[in-house]
Amino acid sequence: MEIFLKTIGSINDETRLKILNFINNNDEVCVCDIENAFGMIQSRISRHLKILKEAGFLKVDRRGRWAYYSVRTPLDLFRQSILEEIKHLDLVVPKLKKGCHDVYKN
Amino acid sequence: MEIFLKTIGSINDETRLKILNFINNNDEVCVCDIENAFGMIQSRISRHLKILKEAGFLKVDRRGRWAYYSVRTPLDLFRQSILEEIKHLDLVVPKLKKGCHDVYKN
DNA sequence: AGTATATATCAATATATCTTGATATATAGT
DNA sequence: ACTATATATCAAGATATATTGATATATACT
Repeated sequence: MEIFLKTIGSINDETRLKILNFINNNDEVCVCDIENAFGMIQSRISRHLKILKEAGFLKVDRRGRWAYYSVRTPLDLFRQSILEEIKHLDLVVPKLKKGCHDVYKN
Repeated sequence: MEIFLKTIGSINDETRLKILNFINNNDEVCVCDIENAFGMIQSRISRHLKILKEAGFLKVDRRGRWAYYSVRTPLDLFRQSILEEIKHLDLVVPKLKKGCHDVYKN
């Protein structure tokens, strides 16, 4: 129950829906990628990422000073259906700008 | 988008999850059935029902002075998967008490 | 060790949502 | 017409969530 409400609460915010789609579109991104693409301050992005991670949608991989976020795999059917639904929403999701200085990027 | 957030927002509340399960369990109920079963004041129930209706989960059928709520049919796949998920949550949903005086009940 | 960069967390404020009690509306029975 | 019952809506206060700016932590480079 608690995890269900956490999951639902995490997608009850337009910014987080866009972040989810952005990560879905770009496989793996670091926080500064999102910061750059969205033009939002870092603390805001960081907080949203934490919420999405704790809701079971994202995983983090820390390499060097960077934290790389991607969609968690395997993902249960319910979260998959949510991601699918979100993908087809009419959301304005920015393009990835290669503005970060990270060295581990593929 | 707007309707998506309305849908998600509608299930982001434990009381509404219980109400959804309650209606699912009992096919068609009037507001006072929910009021009786849940022991909550009428205005609260009424407001939650409105939110669930506007989110596309419920329909109302007015017969006499009573408003009968039931799950809307046909229901799209996304809302179906949500109802299915909610059904399996560990929620304490009260039993229907035949306390209403309605005459149209089946 | 000292500095710079990336990310996370905290405290304060702003905004949205929930609950309650009061009131409005609508139907039915007398 | 009057009264009772069922439901909906509104306004006020309570609670939760989002945003911002400041600070903390951790890694890397010199």
